[in-house]
Amino acid sequence: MREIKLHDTLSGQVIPIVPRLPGRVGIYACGPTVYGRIHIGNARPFVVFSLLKRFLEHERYQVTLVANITDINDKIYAAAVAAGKPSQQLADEMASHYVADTDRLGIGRPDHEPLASETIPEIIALIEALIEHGHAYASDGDVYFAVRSYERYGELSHRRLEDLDQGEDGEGSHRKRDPLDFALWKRQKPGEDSAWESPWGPGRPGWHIECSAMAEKLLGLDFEIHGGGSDLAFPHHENEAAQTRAARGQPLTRIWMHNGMVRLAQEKMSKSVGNTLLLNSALDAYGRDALIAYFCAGHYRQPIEFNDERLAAAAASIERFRGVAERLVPSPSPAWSAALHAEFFDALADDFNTPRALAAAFEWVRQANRAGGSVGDQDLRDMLGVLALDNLLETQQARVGAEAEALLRDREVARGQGDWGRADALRDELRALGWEVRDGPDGPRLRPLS
RNA sequence: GGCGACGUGGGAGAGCGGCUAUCCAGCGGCCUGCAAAGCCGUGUACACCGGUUCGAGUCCGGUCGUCGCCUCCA
Repeated sequence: MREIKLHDTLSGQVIPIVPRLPGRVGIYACGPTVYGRIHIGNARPFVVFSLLKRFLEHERYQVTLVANITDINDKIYAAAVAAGKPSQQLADEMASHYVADTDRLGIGRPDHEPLASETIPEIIALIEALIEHGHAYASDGDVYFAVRSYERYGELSHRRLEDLDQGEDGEGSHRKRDPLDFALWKRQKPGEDSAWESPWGPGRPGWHIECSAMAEKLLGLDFEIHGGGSDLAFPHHENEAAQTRAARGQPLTRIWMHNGMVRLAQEKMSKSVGNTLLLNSALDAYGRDALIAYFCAGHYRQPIEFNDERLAAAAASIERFRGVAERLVPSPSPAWSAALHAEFFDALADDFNTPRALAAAFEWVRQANRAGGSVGDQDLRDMLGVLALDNLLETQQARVGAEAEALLRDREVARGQGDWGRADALRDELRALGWEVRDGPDGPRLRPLS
């Protein structure tokens, strides 16, 4: 169990994970709002935090990963109206799509995936605590957090109140005492087809409060890691941090971990910009192996550009793992492997540096190829397993059809006779059937073209 | 305008004050009937200008550029 460090947005530093209970780590990662199918940008935090969990478990930590699903939201109401169906039905459908789409990644599921709609009692209790402590006030059916009552507001996203734009808000602003205040509870408005009873009348929770409530419910306070996209740092996470600390007198979390944005055509991929590519489509187009390799090719905090070239490069790079598979045998790895194995996990322990870790894995492949003969797979399998890429090492026992077998036999005959023209023609035919011929010292082998 | 991040060889992408990252592509070689795969070798890379230092992509200051947040957003 090595010391693991992560970048913390609050302190701006890379700091060690210090569990409340030895060996246990709780992670809360903000998930999507389900008013449409998720895109690649939404998939990044899912991948980052799922793989982080796998790594922590590899290091023998007992991990609880919570990734919420926001199923109550203005955009859901709007999308439901457009789709002509009840908002909860739309949210249910999209939540199912979200689970199915992310399942296709094959990197495991979070331990808990709470819904806002299931957490209403806890949300109301938290709001009541805020009102009691003088950090929130009810106003004509709404409840707002009084930002100026909380002296630490802005500390997470490193901004001062006076630096915030305070332009005129939309509707409801006249119910706020201060333009900076944000809604904890919103009264039901005409056209909204769902509402929950509360001490302030029928309505629904604001966006930020649900995460404070769900995180506390499932992980307690002052838990180890809270994550999400960097675009959530302000105002979402700032507000979460403020709510919990103002209500409970304890920090929400110990480390704030933010992943960089996925970009499309030099611009942040987002539903509001409209430049999205659905995860589902990307999985169809490139496959989960390439997609995971793509995400791991860059450090999680850096922005990454999404395009065909990058995905093709990711797909090409993992061919090296497939290529070494046939010389692997199930047994401990040679002595030279130890240093690379250690470097791989040291890299992950150092702010989850997946590109550095991958470099060690590639170096391992080179050493194995250089060594020649059979090589014990244990260490490489251990490394790739953490990234959920160990499947690349399964030798593809794709069934060679009788037709291909015959062609290969004919080609060997032709080669034996020195009839290179015919041999090459047969190789082309095999290629047309989807097989690549590789002549080796033990005779020819067929590999499926990928 | 405010706050922050980043700018590395043809492309991607790590990196530490002094040592070959790695992947894709190119070039040369080995191997091969020819290929493929693999291996070996190869590219005066660190936006620009100053400064600190015996020595700086690696620290400090400035300039330019890109991006993110400041409103819903992973």
